Amino acid sequence: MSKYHHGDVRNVLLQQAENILIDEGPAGLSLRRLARLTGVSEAAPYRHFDGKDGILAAVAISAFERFAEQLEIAAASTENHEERVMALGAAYVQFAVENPQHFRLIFGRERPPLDQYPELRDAADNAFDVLQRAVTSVDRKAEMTLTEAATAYNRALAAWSRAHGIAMLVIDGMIVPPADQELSNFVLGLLAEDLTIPASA
Amino acid sequence: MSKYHHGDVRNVLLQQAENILIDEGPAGLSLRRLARLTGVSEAAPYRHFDGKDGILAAVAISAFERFAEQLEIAAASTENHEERVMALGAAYVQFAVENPQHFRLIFGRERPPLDQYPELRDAADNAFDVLQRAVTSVDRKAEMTLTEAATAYNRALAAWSRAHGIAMLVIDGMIVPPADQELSNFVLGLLAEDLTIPASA
DNA sequence: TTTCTTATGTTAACTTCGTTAACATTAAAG
DNA sequence: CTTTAATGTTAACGAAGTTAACATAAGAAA
Repeated sequence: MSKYHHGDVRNVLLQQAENILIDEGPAGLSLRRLARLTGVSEAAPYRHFDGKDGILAAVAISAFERFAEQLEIAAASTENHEERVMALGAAYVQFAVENPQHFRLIFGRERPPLDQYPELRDAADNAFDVLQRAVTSVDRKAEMTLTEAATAYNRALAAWSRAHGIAMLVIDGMIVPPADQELSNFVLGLLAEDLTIPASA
Repeated sequence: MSKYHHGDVRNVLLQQAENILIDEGPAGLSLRRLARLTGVSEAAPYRHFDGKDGILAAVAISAFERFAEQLEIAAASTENHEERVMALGAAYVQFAVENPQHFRLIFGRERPPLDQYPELRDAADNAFDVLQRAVTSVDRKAEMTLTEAATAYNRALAAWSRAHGIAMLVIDGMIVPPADQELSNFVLGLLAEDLTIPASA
């Protein structure tokens, strides 16, 4: 049995790290345990990653990529602007609910600093670009004044914030989506809610 | 110099814990360091708190209380429902921006489990009750049908989600509020934004 | 092929951490 | 005054992140 150079340690570590992250979160992801589970020495991970942050960064990058994919799919699902914003919001929340630990990783405090991991920064920027493009592109053919552009940007922020808030509150258990309803319908309802005062008292 | 029973260890520990939390977050709050900074033995904190979670719970409780206070002040600032919702949202975000570590503590994953700290649960419930009452009480004198009540609840969730999303994204640095504008104005603008399609292209 | 260099792996150590046990001292209750 | 509970101490355990020192394998250079 050859102990040295099994050849795929990096990928195995990454996959195992992903598994641990999914059912225990970044807190439960200890390098030593990861090494033991992978069947490798406790210092081996340091040959492939820049310590714990390095592993978290790698996982976060792939999480950002999958996140961006889902958003792009949603953005491409319709030509109508309003529907697109709604679909994006629903996809945003759905990703968070289906991948709560990944979502927390890419938005939370245990995410390694973006300025220390350029690839991580790129992955993050890309995801948000997808969002912003899809929300702000009401009509790509129209010329926009500066004011209109600013408004579009604000609309993107507002939409993003709403979806993000719902996602966070749902995965933190502060909002419990009704069991008798599709999650996406519930989310769509919330997204469509505006806060102007209703007609009746 | 009397080393034993200096009398106020619990409060000093709490205050010091608060200080550490503010500029390093829960991750940097180590019990041993806390004890050292407080000038007490490394096991002393265990006489006053239920381990690390106990200290975090205590800090979180006071954070929830201050949070609820701010929200109540905002809720009482106007009789108009729409203005009240806006004021609440602005206060919500302002608390998060002024106390990012506390905000993260009470909403994040390092918050001790609510079901293990009843006082923490109460503090949390109280804060959210303040929110929900202020948002849903359009007109307390009017009788509401079930449907109207459900709508009111949804409106509360929508408002809460928006404010929460803005708060999170701002303190995480994903949204950078414009420097040439009051934070509250920026937030109010975002809160008022609705996502129906604009008239012009 | 043989040698040198680099990548990859191992073991062992260092520091810090949370937590608990065993013991010491003080304050308060009886 | 005596007893007891509260509050403090030191010392230890196991786990963690990280690094240094060393070992082996793979590939380039000779």
